Amino acid sequence: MRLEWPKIGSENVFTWSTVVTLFDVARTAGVSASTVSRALTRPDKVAVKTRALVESAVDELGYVPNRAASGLRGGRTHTFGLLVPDLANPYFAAVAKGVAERAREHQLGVFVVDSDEDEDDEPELVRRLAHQTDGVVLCSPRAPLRDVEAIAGRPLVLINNRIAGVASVAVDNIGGIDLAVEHLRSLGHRRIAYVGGPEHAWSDDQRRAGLRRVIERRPELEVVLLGPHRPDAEGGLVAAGVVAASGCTAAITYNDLVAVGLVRRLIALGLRVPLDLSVVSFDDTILATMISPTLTSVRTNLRDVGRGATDLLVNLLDTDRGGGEPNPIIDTSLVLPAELVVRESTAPHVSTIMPGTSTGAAG
Amino acid sequence: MRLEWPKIGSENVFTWSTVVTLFDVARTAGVSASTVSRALTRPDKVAVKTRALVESAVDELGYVPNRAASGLRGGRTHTFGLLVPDLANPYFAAVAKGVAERAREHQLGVFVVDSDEDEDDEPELVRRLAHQTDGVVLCSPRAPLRDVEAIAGRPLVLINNRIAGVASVAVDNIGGIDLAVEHLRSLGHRRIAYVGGPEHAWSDDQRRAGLRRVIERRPELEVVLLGPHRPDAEGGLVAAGVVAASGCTAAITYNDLVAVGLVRRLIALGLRVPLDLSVVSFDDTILATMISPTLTSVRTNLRDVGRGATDLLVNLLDTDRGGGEPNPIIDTSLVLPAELVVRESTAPHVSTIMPGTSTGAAG
DNA sequence: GTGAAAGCGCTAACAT
DNA sequence: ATGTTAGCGCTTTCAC
Repeated sequence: MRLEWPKIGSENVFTWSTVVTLFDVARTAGVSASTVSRALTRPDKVAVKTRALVESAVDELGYVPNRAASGLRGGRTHTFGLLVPDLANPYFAAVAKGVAERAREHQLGVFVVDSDEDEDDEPELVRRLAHQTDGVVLCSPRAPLRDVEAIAGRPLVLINNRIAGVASVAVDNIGGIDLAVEHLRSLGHRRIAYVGGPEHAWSDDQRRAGLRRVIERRPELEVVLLGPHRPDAEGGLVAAGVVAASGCTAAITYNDLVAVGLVRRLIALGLRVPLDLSVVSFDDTILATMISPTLTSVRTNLRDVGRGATDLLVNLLDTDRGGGEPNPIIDTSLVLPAELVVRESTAPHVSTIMPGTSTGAAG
Repeated sequence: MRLEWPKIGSENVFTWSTVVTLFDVARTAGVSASTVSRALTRPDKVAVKTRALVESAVDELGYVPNRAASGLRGGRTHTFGLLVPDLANPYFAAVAKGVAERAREHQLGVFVVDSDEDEDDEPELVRRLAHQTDGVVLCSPRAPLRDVEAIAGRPLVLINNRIAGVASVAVDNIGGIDLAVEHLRSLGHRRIAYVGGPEHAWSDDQRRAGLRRVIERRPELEVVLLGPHRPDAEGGLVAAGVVAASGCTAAITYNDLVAVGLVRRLIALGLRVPLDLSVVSFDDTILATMISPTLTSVRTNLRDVGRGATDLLVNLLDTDRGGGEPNPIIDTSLVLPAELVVRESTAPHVSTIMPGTSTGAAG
């Protein structure tokens, strides 16, 4: 290992002619390689003096451990994989940010793979990811069952999905639905449309289930289930006609994008939001505050979802037996709370029969 | 290596008791390890029969090469790093998607790191990234000079920045400014405000430079340079008063978010967009089509930016001498074209002096 | 508390 | 065209 200071322009720029290895550190510190390794990975197992020696050598040489080598020998790559259906989708991007953030705090590297919403590619991508990492986080998998099979028992955390025996983190869709419905109910709405998302979407299923439970509890309510619809503005545009004709005074949408499309078409149809129709969206992305009227929305801290998934994975990693022993099935399922952000798109229902009964007491 | 089929629930799930190695493949194929290695990395260097043998063994065992090991020995990790200031920012998310996409096509893994806009952390993050990858892509670096120093001559590609001797991909800000200005000019606007972004932002500098060039070419135009402003809706809100008082009939904003804030406050001030003031934004994110009026915007295909950067890096990797030799300085600088998407936020300027002269001929 | 030695899975000479 | 050998940078027994 030797340093060079070639002149580039008028600046000194240094480059390593070869990588600084643990052995180099050992030599400068005047100790053996294994001592350096210990000093770095289990500082308590080394004399304080020696540790100081090693540390200053590390600083002096600018040593950075080689993860590949450490992983090869130690069995841990200190790296995990994150698979998302679409990095450019603000929802997944927020989750990914949380994952990346927490990974950094845990000193883990994270391989990111974008499946581009292709459910058939997914299992193979997962398999490859699993083979070069210590574990994998799957965000909103499109083929969860096949993925779990492909991963062959390696540490795995699911986001926005639930499979028996697999750790997961999810948004509280049922609670979110409750919040949305109760908000609308307290505003006097009795007939509510749900503009659902795409078929087989896990969170859509959850929300429909939540709605079924709500109407059992609140017999005075009527819920009109619509969909499947595309999870974008187009989906909302398409749904608007049916919503307008449904006799509903309020609508809950699969996400912000759907709400945007819905509101736009509704207004084009001559309806006023929220005067004629109140709208509650899901996700509370940046869009919710950017459009007019601003959207009342059900939100969950998505960065926390990513962070939680990472923490769960780290737990799995710590308990992972590694070579061969089946891991204890840690079937931890974290559900992060939903909250309702009330904005301009919801207003009291002005009854056509009895004007003035808008802010009704409990039913 | 042996396989197990433990019963989980009523499903057969298989797990490897130990990882399948290249050696296992060699044994099942009845050849040596190096032959397998060759068959996999340089198929043409191996007899067709042998290759088939190896391939079927690979399939049978479900062998996946261990990148860490291959990197350790071969000097290439087949992995590179991507650093972005904020994954949750749709702009960077789009670039990241392009990078991830192209990386997959090149069969490269990508480590993603989010600097969280912290320019002081950046160089250290870059250094660490560089040490465990074959090269690094830096998207909109906040401390580009220090980053380049930290990377110590390893393969590097810059996105949205330009440093002599370093490969880069950028958006054509100057061309974008030209498009925006010429569009407004052709609509009859003569006095145009530029609502700029944050201080030291590279693309903001570029655009201001572009504006200076434009006014030399078009002496009939007046440009009012505003800012620095925050690159979000708040920035636009703050700028609105000055814009309204500036006597300008059109404004160009640093990005969509600024435009949203600007338009909102302008409307609150009693101005109509585009009737009283036309607005052109930069970036054309999803916001541009979601708000009302929809925004005329300067766009560049950001996924292509990411893809281009990845291709550039792969080129550098291929020419990288590896251990020690200084690399040939490949100072490739890719500039991706900007295009103008005309929407509702721009309209002809109705002259207060001579009504009817809105669609003027060339000056 | 520290050092010596072996070897993780793979590739790159060098033989054959 | 294929096999043999050595060793990448690190961690981990096992001695001392």
